[in-house]
Amino acid sequence: MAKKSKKKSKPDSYYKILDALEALIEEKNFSEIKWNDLAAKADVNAGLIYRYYKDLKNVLFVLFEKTTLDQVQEVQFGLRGIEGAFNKLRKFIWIQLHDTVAHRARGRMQLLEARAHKSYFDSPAYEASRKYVSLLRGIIEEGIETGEIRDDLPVNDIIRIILGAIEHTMMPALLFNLEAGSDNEIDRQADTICKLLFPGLKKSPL
Amino acid sequence: MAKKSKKKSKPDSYYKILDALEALIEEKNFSEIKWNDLAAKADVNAGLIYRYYKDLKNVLFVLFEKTTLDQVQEVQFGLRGIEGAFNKLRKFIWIQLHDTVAHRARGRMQLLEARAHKSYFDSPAYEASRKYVSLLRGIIEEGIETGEIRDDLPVNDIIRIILGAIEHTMMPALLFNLEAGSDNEIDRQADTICKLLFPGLKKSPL
Amino acid sequence: MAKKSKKKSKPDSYYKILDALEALIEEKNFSEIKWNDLAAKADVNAGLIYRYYKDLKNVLFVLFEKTTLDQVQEVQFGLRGIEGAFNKLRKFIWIQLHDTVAHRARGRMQLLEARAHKSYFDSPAYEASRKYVSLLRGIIEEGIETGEIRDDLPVNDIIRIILGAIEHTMMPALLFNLEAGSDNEIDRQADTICKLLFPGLKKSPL
Amino acid sequence: MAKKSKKKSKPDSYYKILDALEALIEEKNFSEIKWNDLAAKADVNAGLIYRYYKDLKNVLFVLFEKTTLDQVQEVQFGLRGIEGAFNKLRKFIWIQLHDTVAHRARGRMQLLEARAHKSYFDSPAYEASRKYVSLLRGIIEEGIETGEIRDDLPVNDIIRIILGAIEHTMMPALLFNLEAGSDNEIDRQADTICKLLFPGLKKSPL
DNA sequence: CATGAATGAGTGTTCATTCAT
DNA sequence: TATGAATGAACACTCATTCAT
Repeated sequence: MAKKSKKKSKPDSYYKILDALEALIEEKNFSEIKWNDLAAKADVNAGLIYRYYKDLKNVLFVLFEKTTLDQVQEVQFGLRGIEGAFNKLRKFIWIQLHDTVAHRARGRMQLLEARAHKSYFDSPAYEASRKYVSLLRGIIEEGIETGEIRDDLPVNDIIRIILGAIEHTMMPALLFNLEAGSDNEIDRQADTICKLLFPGLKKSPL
Repeated sequence: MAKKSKKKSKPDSYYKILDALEALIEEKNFSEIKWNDLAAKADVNAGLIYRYYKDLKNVLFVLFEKTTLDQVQEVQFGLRGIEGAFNKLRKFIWIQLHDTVAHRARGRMQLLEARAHKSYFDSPAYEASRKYVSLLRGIIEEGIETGEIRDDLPVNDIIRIILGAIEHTMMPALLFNLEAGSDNEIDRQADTICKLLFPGLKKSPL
Repeated sequence: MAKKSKKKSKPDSYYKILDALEALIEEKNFSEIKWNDLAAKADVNAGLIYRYYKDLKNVLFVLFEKTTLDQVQEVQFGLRGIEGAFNKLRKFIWIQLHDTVAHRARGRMQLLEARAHKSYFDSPAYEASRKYVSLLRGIIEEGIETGEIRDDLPVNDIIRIILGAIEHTMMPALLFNLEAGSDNEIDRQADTICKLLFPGLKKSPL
Repeated sequence: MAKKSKKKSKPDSYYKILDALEALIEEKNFSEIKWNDLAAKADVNAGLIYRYYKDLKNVLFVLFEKTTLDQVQEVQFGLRGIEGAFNKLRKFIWIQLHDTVAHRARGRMQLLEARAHKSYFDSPAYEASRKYVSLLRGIIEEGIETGEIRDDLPVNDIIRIILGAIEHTMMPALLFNLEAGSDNEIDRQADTICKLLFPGLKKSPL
């Protein structure tokens, strides 16, 4: 039903192309990916891609938006039922690290590819990305309000520091095709981030 | 005499090409830079670039290596006469932030361009980069030895967190051609990083 | 129906390119022929040649193979109904001489161009060439079996001598754009070859 | 004395270039040889080659002329003291086969490279080559006069057949870097040529 | 909706050639 | 006589893009 429903859903090829790009991004540099590579991987005629996407960056951003929105949902879901800013923060960090290992393409787009293109910052992909960041902002602001987190530092700075710590920790797994550190190792890395950052975040008791 | 010395130094053009790339990188994405752009900027024949560098990525890596080695020296110099791991760390962070603003090309190469290329990790540029990181490692290890810094966390993880925090803090200045935040703002950001990270790094008193 | 048959035949351009090369080879040295020359002659986009043939030598070898296989058929046809090794040999020589005049491109490829390229000897063109030589070998071996041709000389040496005699006789016509000697002259040359070689080939009566 | 004599002999470099080309021709196709290859092999500045030679073909032809004139002398010397057209012819064939093995570059130039260039036929190299052929013509004509060789065939045709037989017999050694057949094998090939050609050349007794 | 064929503008690369020293 | 540096024009090759079917 979903398939044949009136609301004309995009044809199969549209999605095959997105999937193909995701697969390719795991293999190589975006700038090395050509129309023909993508067409071949998607098992679709190269000319057809034009019907759906203006250019390759466009495919990239659409894919990026889609995966990032997925990610937002996952995180939202993961945070449910958790109380306390620091517990949420720990979960956030933990999800992000594990997630990157599970969806390398997404990570590569976020950390390595998208930023390099100016047009990214005007794309819906960037919007999605901001939505993701706002999840983190929510946690921080809540923590400040509840008095758990110190209030003498600019929230934006805090966010960048946390994200930077997370991103840089994930970097090796994205760059090298490390068969992604074991779960244990990832847990340890998440733990280290928390141990390092939480003391500085805590509102010091009067 | 210096000019006529035996050690045949590279011809002028060799360096003009490096300078030209540095200028271009500040303007645009590396992947958008073409041989002809570079040749024009360097006021040099395009074929000549080929003679010296074989391909564009090579120019990138040579430039990256050179600037990174410069940076190593600057940091080494900046750290002289400073006592205590935390004081050194604060200086390190401070230099790095200010430095990035002063040499945007260098920052863009490090954070946005180089990593995207597999061959980077086999290049001398990567070696230089490791040398830079080892400066930070030195500070951390020294601090652990003197008992200033806690010894229950993997040094590599610590390093990544610190670098990530720094990098992500610099990111906006690199991405958008912000007329680079005022000195005051940078000082504030450096301060925030320290305030956030230092408590977690300190060896807690028994 | 032939046109619309299932077996997807190569597009027209594929063959136009071959024809164009054949024409060009009659005019000039292969090493002087450029992609653009060929494209212009074939009235085809230069990039298209690349799609079908990868490089110019490849076009050369494909053309060579094709024409040589044609030649094999012509010779096989021409030899039909002829009895006796020497009669066949005479016919073989005669065909070859006349043929070279009629298809100068083919001769130039065989005698002047192909051999100069190492890769030729790994190409299907070389295989075709061997097929052609084996026609001559068949005649010789048959003659030896029937006792017409002496059996005290290595067949390979005999073949080379005969081919060499033929080739060198054709050479002037190929090198200079002689409006190819009259039929009479060619007949005379064929005759000379036979007169010179046959006595030495005959098995001497006890 | 020779070196510093008044008759200004060409400078060393002039000859080094020739030697270098000879060495290169043994290694690869002439059309693959570049100015820089030659300069490197000769251990001479590329620009210098211009002083002596107009272009690469020019070097080729000068070298060709030189080696061919050497060859003429060798053959003339080798024929001395031999009586009878057939004995001379046998010697001629024998020298030529052995010689090719000893000087592969020369053979490659004659059989594979020079002919492909139109300008060859206007060069002194071609003149030298004709001188060489005239040695063979001399033998044939002498044989006709003395009544040893039949007089009913065009001398030019005869010459081509003999040369063709010789050339084609040498071909494999030139094409493939066969460690040149043993002396025995070459002797056998020379013998085969004689056995095949001589009967047809002999004037038949009334 | 989908494709094979074709195109042309752009890009990297090569290399003979010149020139100041 | 000899060289290193530099050049420019030609050339091969790539690839996004269009179009008839």
